[in-house]
Amino acid sequence: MSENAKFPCHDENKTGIQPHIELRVVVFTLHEDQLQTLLCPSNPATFPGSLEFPGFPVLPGLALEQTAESCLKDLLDVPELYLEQLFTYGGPQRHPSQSLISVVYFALISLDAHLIENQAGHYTWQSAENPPTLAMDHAEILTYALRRLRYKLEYTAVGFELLPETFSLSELQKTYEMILGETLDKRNFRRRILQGGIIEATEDYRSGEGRPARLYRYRPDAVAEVKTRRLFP
Amino acid sequence: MSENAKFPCHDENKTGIQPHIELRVVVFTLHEDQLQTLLCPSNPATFPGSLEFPGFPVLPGLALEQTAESCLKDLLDVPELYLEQLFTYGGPQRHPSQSLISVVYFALISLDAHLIENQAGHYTWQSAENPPTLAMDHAEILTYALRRLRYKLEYTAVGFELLPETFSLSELQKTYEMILGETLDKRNFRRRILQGGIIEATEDYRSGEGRPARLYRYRPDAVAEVKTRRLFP
DNA sequence: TCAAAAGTGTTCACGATACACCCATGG
DNA sequence: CCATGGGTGTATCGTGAACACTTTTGA
Repeated sequence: MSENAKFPCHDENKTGIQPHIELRVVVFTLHEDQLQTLLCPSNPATFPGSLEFPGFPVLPGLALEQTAESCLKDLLDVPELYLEQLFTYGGPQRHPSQSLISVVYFALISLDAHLIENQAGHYTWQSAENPPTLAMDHAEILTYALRRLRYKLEYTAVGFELLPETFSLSELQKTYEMILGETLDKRNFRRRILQGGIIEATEDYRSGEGRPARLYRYRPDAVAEVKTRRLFP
Repeated sequence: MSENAKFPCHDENKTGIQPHIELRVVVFTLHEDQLQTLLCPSNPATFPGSLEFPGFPVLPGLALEQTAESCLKDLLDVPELYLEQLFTYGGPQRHPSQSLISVVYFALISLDAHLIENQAGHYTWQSAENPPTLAMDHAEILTYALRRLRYKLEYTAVGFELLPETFSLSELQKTYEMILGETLDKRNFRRRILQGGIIEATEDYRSGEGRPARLYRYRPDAVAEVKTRRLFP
C-alpha cells in the first residue's frame, strides 16, 4: 500500500478516478401470507434472466435517505414507510464493467397499501425466503436484509410496519411467526406485546369466521421507548 | 419528485453529476486511562481550528473495508485491528463546497501497539468523551460511534480489541467501566466473562502493587459464538 | 505487619417459558 | 349446536443482580 501512504486528510482531497455510486432499496411487505420483496429485471445483456433490487441515483441536492424515500414513493403508493440504512457495498468484484458502490436501504411497507403503479420498469413482488436468481451480490444483500429484519423483530417493534393501521393480535402474531420462522405461544405473545405498551386497543372489532377480533393500533409515541428494550429475548 | 419518476433500474444507469465519495475511520484506543480517538487538522481555509477523522480515498481496485484497513495500517503500527462499517453519511449540508458522501468505519486498536508514525498529516489522539471542535458533521459521527461502541460492548466481546494480547481481569473490567461509564461488580463481571468462554487463562502472572494478577488471553475461535449471545443484558 | 490489589459463593427477585380451557360469533 | 378463531392465568425455572470477606504479594 505504498501509493496511499501519504494521503493528506484535508477536505479538498480528490482522486481522479471515482467509482459509480447508487442507492438500492430492499423493500419488504407481506402478501398472500408470504414475506415478499420488490425486484426488477436486470439488464439482460449483463445479467440475463436475473432480477435485482430497485436502484436509484444519488441526487446531490438531497440527503441519501430522503432520496431513497422519494424514489420509492414514486414507485409505490404508500403513505408511510419504515426506512433505514442497511449497509454500503463496494469493491471491485461487484460488477463486471464498473467499480460500483451501493448504499443499500431497508424498507418495510404496510400490507394494505402496496399498490404499484408499474412505472418504467417491470417491478414485481417475489418471495423473500425463496427468491429467484438475483444479479451481482444481491442474493447476499437479501440474506443480510432478512437477518436484520429478524433481528430487529426480536429486539424492537418493527413488526407493525408490515401491517395495516389497525390489526388483530392474531394477525400480528402471524406476522412475527412468518418472519421468524417459528411458532410463538399465544398467551406469552399477547402479554409481552400488551405489557410493552406498544399498541393500544381501538373500539373496533373485525368479524370473521369465529369470534370477532379486537383491533389494535400502533402507538407511534412509544417507539423510542421500545427501541431500547428487548421484546423477544 | 417528478424528475426522478422514471429511473430505469438497469445497471448501466449513470447520472451526469456524481458526488465525491471518501472513506473515514473513527479509531478508538485506550491511552492514559482514557478512551481516545485519532484526529487530524482540517483544512484551515475551510474549517479553521477544527479537527476531523482521518479520511481516505476510495480505491477502485480494492474493497472498501480493505482500503480502510490498509490506509490505517499506513498510519498506525498495529498488527491487528477490529474494523467494521459504521454508517454512510451523505447529503447537501455536509460540506460547504461539494456534495460529499462519507462511508465511515469504526476501528478499535490495542493499547500496546498504537505507535504512530506521523506521516504527512499531524494525526493526534484526542479524548473521545470530550473531543475538541470537529469539522462538518464529525461531532455527530463521533457521538454515534461512541453509542455503537457501548452497545457492542454490552452485547458482544469487543472489549478485548482495546487491550494487549494478554491482560488481567481487572484491566478488562476497567476497560469496560471506562467505556460504559459505570462501575461493574467484580464477581459478576468475572463470572460472566469466564462463563462465556471468551477468554482463557495463561500461565503467566503480572506482579504489581499487591497480589499478582493472572493474565488471560482472548480466544479468537470463540468470536462467532459470542457475537450472538448477550454478555451484559 | 500493613497496604494494595486479586480472587472467590450465595441468596433473592424478576422475567421468560410452558401449559389448557372458556368465550363469542356465523353458518 | 357446532365449528372456528378469540381470549385469558398460573406455576416453574433460569438468569441477572446484590452483596463481604479471604488471599497473596511487595514495601
